[in-house]
Amino acid sequence: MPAQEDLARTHELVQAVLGLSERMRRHYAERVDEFDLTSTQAHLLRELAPGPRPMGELAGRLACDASNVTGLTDRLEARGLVERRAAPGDRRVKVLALTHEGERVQRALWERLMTDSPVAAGLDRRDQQVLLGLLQRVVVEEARPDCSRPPASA
Amino acid sequence: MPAQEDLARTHELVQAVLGLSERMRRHYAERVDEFDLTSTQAHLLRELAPGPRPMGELAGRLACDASNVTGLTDRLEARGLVERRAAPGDRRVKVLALTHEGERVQRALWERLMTDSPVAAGLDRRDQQVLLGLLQRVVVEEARPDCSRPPASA
DNA sequence: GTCAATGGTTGAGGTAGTCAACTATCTACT
DNA sequence: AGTAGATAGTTGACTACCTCAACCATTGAC
Repeated sequence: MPAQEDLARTHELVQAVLGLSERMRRHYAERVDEFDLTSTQAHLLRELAPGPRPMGELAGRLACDASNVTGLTDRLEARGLVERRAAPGDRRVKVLALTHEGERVQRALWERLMTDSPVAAGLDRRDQQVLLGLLQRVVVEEARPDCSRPPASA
Repeated sequence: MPAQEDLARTHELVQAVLGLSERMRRHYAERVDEFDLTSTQAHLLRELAPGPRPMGELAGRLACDASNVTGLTDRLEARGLVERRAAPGDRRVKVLALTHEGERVQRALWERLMTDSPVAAGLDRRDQQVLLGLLQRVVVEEARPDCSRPPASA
């Protein structure tokens, strides 16, 4: 068993992924900033794109405390991008939904993210295909239930 | 030109990368938390691994304001992981260096990050090799000058 | 020797995040 | 029905991160 070699490759691999992650994070933050949003706010909007969600569920998806979602929501609601609605059947839960404006912004932001991505440049079609296949296997592997959804290109 | 198809693939690809990034971010944050560090603090330690650096340069590498580095440094210095040193030749600049303890923590953290990575699992050797090749091409492409370095496995 | 540029710090202010305590509601059980 | 306990969200206190503007100290050039 070439354990030495394996270790070195893993090392390099993790490093490459860390590099790419950092790069994407930066890219994401910059794009999102053009819309006067923070990364977290954008993340929340994106979770809302497929449809309204109870706040508690959002806390789960963002992997953060419920109280954090409260604050996040306050700010987004103040800007009219999101609204709290009553949930039918349980008066405790508040369901978060995109407003029209919120939907518009969400869609525009996603569009913007798509146009110039560091990943798309630098690889030809064939390689993109291969990369996609590999990434999907990595990402799907032990992923949280239902956390990666299409952006509701409605 | 199959523009429609290309668009869809790019769409999926960006999504996959975003997913992986999110996943790595989470993973990174959790590991780093085991050492009572934040992601940013870990990032700074890592930049210091190859050797001492002037604070201004660090601000550049972390892509943040200089004043932010001051605060970051204050906290890390209070914990004895890092120290400010005078720079020979220019009494304005302060050079940041890992203490012995800081070096120990940095190394241990990196070791920890290596051991279980979401990327390593889920792919066999051959695929890891392919993925590495692709990622390196993506990351190297128009990367910031000198931002991705080996972790000084000294 | 003065003056502008540079490196770092300070202070104000905003977002993100946690935790503990609290309110309102729901559910289950008697 | 009535109470006890779980659950959803909010509030308040606190920390970290981050930016901007104002501010020293030093440097370098003229």
